[in-house]
Amino acid sequence: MELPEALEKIMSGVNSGKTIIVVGKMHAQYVGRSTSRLTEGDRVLIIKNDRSVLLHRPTGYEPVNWQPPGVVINAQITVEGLELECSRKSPPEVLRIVITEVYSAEAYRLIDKGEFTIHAREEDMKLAIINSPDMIEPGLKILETERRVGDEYIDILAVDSDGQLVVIEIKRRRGTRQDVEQVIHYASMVEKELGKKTRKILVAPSISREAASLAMALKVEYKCFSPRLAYEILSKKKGLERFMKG
Amino acid sequence: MELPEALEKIMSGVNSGKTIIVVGKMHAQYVGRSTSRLTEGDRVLIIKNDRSVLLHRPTGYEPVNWQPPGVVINAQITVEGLELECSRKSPPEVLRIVITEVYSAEAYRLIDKGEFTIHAREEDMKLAIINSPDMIEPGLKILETERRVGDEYIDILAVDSDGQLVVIEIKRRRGTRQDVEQVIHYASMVEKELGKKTRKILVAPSISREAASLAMALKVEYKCFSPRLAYEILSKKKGLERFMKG
DNA sequence: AAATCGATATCGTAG
DNA sequence: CTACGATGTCGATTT
Repeated sequence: MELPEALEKIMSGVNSGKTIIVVGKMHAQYVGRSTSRLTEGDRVLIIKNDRSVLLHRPTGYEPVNWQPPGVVINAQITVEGLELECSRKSPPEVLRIVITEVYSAEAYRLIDKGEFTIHAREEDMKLAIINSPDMIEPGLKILETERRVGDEYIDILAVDSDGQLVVIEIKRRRGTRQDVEQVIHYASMVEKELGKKTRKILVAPSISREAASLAMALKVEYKCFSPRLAYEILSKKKGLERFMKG
Repeated sequence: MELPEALEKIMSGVNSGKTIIVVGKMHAQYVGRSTSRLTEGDRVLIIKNDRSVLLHRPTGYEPVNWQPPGVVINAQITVEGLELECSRKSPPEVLRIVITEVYSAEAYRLIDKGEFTIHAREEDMKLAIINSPDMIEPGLKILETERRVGDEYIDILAVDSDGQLVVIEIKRRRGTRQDVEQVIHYASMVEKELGKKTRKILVAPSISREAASLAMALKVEYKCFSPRLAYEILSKKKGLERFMKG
């Protein structure tokens, strides 16, 4: 496709809120929060309905260059080629893309009212524990979730069968040394605020060797629990509730 | 475009290492590290040369669903539509995409040998400080960078004009409370290992109010320095070197 | 394979 | 706007 035709497609698409896909040979430059330069090669450029801009190489998950939604787009033909300037004010940053050859340029009116639901998040692990605290430890009673201490939130504050406070930190991924430090930090704030000693439990699907030895040293307990198991427990419970209603 | 024609384009493209772009109405399901469900809507599906899979909604930076490079792709026409199954073994996960309507489906042989260079990273800030330590504080001398303590790395270990050890932590973005805690943590490990007191400095372009007050309380000093300034300093130095050579 | 850390991280949420 | 934590974070590097 010729550059002027592509320019017309891009700008009329941008102005009417379409999603534009350009495949071609391009190079790019970014100046803003960082600074980068990309020399010529075959790329896929996507300008979405919300005027976010993605420049993809033919490999990998991440765009090599991009701009977030709501960017201001200017385009013109120069001696270099079809030059797109994508800029915004806060933070001040500019992505300049020069297209030298166009293999394809199309604009689509895309309407997406689909719903996206995700399960097996940290939130689901929390819900499963609230529903079945005995899973963590027999006799455990939940006192509060998301208790605010300073500017931070403690995942779960509970009390064990001996009446001692328990600070619980949940991670959906393998527990790290820093996660152990986080629960220690939360517990120390609770202890300072309430003037009571606490037990500390890190709940995660697995734990790194370093985190395990640090936990041992700092008297942080570890309880194995996975997001997948949490999802299954919640599904079962939901299924049961449906059955009870029905 | 009819579904069988799209199926043919997709599979022959996948088998010959092309990049495939499909625009159409689709829904998707993911099971693996998490679990998600996306109901029908207009989407852009990209299968790259390296068999990474991206499913984009018409808004936002991130793909709503994806698979990393090297995934195994199977496709067939079912009663539901054109069904793509993208799976891998480690970790075990499957992304199932059902295309019910195809607006466009094309395969491109994309060759990208371009170079990507980035500046104004945290690494550049470190290099600038190594080149001009006086910028941080007159008389500062760099002892080590990336010093390993346990399993972690300290950005810069230096000594001030009074001969006292200085632990420096660099951030390219606004400093947070956690960054202050990190430099404290590193310093305590150094103090334990070397048996000497240290000064602690957080270098960042700005600092949050909470981080500033925590830094004050914990005797962590803050020095303002930005990635952009680091890049300018390094560019100037490089220009000077070129001038000296030429 | 495991662990750590940086990133133009992005994104949502709360205040 | 700022601040903070979650993410199927990804990706690079080192052991």
